This record gives sequence, structure tokens and C-alpha cells, in this order.
Amino acid sequence: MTGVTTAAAEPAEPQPDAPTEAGTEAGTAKPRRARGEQTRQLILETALRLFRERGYAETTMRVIAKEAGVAVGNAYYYFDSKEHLIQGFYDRNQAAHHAAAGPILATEKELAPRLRGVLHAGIDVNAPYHSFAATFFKTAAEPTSPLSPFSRESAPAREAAIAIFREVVDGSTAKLDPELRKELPELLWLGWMGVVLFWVYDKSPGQRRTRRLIDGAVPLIDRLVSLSRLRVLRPALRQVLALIETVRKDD
Amino acid sequence: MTGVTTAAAEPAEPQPDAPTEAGTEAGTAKPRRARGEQTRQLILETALRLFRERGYAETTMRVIAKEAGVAVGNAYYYFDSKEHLIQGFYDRNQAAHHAAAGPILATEKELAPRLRGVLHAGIDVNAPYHSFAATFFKTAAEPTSPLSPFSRESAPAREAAIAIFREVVDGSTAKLDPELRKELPELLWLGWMGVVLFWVYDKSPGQRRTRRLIDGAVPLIDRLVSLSRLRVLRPALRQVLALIETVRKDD
DNA sequence: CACACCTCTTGAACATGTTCAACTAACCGC
DNA sequence: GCGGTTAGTTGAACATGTTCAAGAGGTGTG
Repeated sequence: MTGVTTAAAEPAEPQPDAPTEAGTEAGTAKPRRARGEQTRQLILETALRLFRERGYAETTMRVIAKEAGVAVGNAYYYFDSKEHLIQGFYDRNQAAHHAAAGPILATEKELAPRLRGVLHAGIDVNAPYHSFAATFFKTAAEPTSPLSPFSRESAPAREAAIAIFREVVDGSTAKLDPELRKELPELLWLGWMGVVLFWVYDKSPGQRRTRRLIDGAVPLIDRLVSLSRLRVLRPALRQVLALIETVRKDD
Repeated sequence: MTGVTTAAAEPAEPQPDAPTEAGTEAGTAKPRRARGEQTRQLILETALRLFRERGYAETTMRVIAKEAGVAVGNAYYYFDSKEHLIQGFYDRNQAAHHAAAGPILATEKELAPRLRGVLHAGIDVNAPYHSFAATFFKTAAEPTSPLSPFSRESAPAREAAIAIFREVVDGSTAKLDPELRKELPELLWLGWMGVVLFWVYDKSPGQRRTRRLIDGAVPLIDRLVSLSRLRVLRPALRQVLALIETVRKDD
């Protein structure tokens, strides 16, 4: 849970401003008025609830506004577009994934189970939103969208996600090539994006095919990572790393 | 079910309007149908041209209709939605890719250059539509959309695409594990989807990063395919194939 | 207190994808 | 030729995301 969640049972309390301005929230300035933040949260909560209840496309901005008891234009004062409401969902699930991964990362020390646990935790967290996620995935896929996982706007969220996989690697007992170790977290995150992609398309009951994919792919990755220390595979590994380097240039 | 776009085996060329009802129909008289088909083509041509000229989002259905000289409702008689116009683009580029790959496949006999040639040909064909493709990709990404490359509706197009990669493999001199040989075309197609994904997000001038990705990835794939015959890697290969098998179950 | 200012709120207006009932015209059976 | 059937066509009407000029309400300053 982030500290932002609750829909505030308390009326705006004399909490005028924290000792430090500590406005680590998304971008915009953080003046002393808390009233706006309350409205913002109200709109976001309402929107996410409606998305879950009736789906993204079926939830109109007018309904969100009406249900939240504000004018439609007010929603646009806080969120640039309907899509931007999704960012809230995004951030929240990101945090939930991190929290859910905690226990496994604290317990397990071997690479494979760590990775497996983190991946399953990610699916667990997202499971309740599978049908909704499918529709909103569409907007996230648009390259020009700020919601794209590769966009500059979602860089913080992306970094946070990669950090989870860095913890998977760094906290493990696995011995691996130092250069590979450096790149592995991002590669694993990329793999995770692939799993999510697969999951979004997975129509099997309970998305069990995705579970099977994870269970099958993790040992494979584990094996490949181990094999990468073999002499025969050294040039191939170098080739992979060089490719990553080359492709990454001028972005 | 085939017969989506029958005579589409040619590279996409503007093809100025056929002489208006001159000698259009010969023996197989479907004059009734022919008129509709003509309108359909006219709308599609107009739409694709406008998409290229001004982008997908910026091209309104009203403008398409006006430019084509028909009523807006008429476009909806032939195409279920604006997105469905994209299917035309899809089919056409698929055919163009096949055509563009022809010379390389006829000339080259080694796996790596064959694959490289086919991939570059694919990018060549799509290059003029890069900015438009980004938006189109958004639509294709939606799992419920018939335009998704994984949907049942696009199975024919998908099969056609995989067939290109089957030709890449089968026509090559490369010696490889028989089971791998069976799976490789689909895997390469999946890789091609990945390249397309990368390309869509590639904002470098002329999408040169994608070119570099291809040039870097092809030798790597080539090397891995060769290495797969090594004894040490035999179990890993089996593991990969088993994973594919497992995941594919109940779809 | 008056005034200015700034955050926040409003709802009508606008743009665009989509639908629909009505209309036209070519064809077919008589 | 006549009436009916059906493919083809129309444009107004509708739904929804988004914008915008105007106003409300509080906060600080003179």
C-alpha cells in the first residue's frame, strides 16, 4: 500500500503542510491547498472502481464525473485525459507487486525460485484486473502514449520495476559473468513485459497457461544463465551483450 | 478460410482508378457485386492514402468519405469501423513483404543472409508507414481486436507470414535438429513480431536502430541455431521445445 | 474591509466515431 | 413492362472524449 490510497474518511484536517514540502508525488506543484488533492483522489478512486465494475471502454467520463459528484471538466483539471487515469492503476499495481515480492525475496536465496516467486507475485497482483487490463493494454501499447512502459513519462515506474529484478539478481547466490549481471535485471524486466503480454492474451481459465509459461521459462533462464559461463558460449554471450550495447545507442 | 484479398500478390502500388466500367467484367458476370467492390476499393485506397499523408488519428471518417466522394455512412457499409480499414493495410503489406522477400529467397542459400534479407525487406516495405503504423499498432495490440496478430481472424495472414519464414528455413543449407526445424519458422515469426514491436517504438532517424538490431540479432540467432547441435546444449534445446509444447496446450 | 490573486469548479460547446431509418437503383421472376 | 427484392447510398442524429470561457471561493495584502 502506498500512503496515498485511502479515500479519506477525514475531512481536510489541519495538516496544512508537512514540515518539509515533500511533494514527491507526480510532477505538478504542491501548493498548500489540500482540497484539490482530495478531489483528485476522489475522481481517481471512482474511476478505477468503475473501470473494474464495468470495464474501461464502457465507463464514460460523464459517468465518472457524475458518480464522483463533480463536473466533467473537473476531471480534466486533474487528469489530462481518460488514459491518464490509468496511470493511477499502473502505479498502484507496481507498488503492490513490490510488496507481494517482498517475502520471497527475503526468504529465498537461489536465483530460480526468486525469479519464479517474483513473476508469480506479479500475476497474482494483476489477476483481479485481467479483463480490464486487456482493454487498457491497448492504450498502453501506443508508442506515443505516456502510458507506454517505454515512454519517458513512465521512466520512474519502469525503474522501480527493474529494481525488483535487480534485487532478484543481486540477492541471489548465483554466480554469473559481471557484465551479464549488470544487464540481467533489465533483461528480466523485458522478459516480464513479455510475460505480461502473454498474460493479457491468455484466455485459459485462471490464466493457467501463463503460470505454466513462468514455470517452464524460469528453469530455462536459470540454465542459460549458468551455461553462459561455459567457454563455448562465451563468444555468444559477448555477442548478446554487444548487441544490447549497439541497439541502446542514441535513444 | 482464405480468399480475403484474392489478387493481392503484387507489391502495393497506387493503381489509378480502373477505367470506369469499361471492359471491367468479362465472362464471370457479377456486375452487381462489381459496383460495390469498386466503391470498397475506392474507400480503402483513399483512406490508406490519407493515413499516409496525415496520419491515422488526424484522418477523420468524414474526410475519407468526402475525399472519396461518398457519404460517411457508406464507408461503414463496407468497413465495420475505422480500425477495420487497417486490415486492408495489413493484408497489402503482408503481400508486399512476401514479394520483396522473393529475390533474396531465390538467390541466397545460407540461413543467416536469408533471414537478414527477409527481415530488412519487411522493414523496407513498412518504412513509409512508420508513423502511421504506430497508431495502428495500438489497435492491433488489443487482444479482443480481430486485428491482433494472434487473433483467429488474422490466422490466414499469420499463416502467410509464417510461411515466409518456413521458406527461409527450408530453403537454406543449414543443418539443424529436426524438431527445431519444425518449430523454427514460428519462432522466427515471433521474433519478427518482436522486431516490429521494436521498430514501432524506434524513433531514431530512418529507424536505423532497428536495422542495427536486425544486423546484430541475425548472426546471433544463426550462431545459436548452430550451437543447438552441440551436445551440452541438447538438454536446453529439449527444454525449450518442451516449453513451447506445454504453453501451446489448450488455446 | 476591499481588492487582487490563485486554485478550483462548472457546464455548454465542439470534434469525431458510429448508427439508423429512409431512399435509390439495378436486377429478377412474372 | 411491373412489382418486389436486395445491394448500395445517404445524411442527420447520437455518444463520448475533450476544450474553454466564465465564475466561485478561499487566501493573502494594502
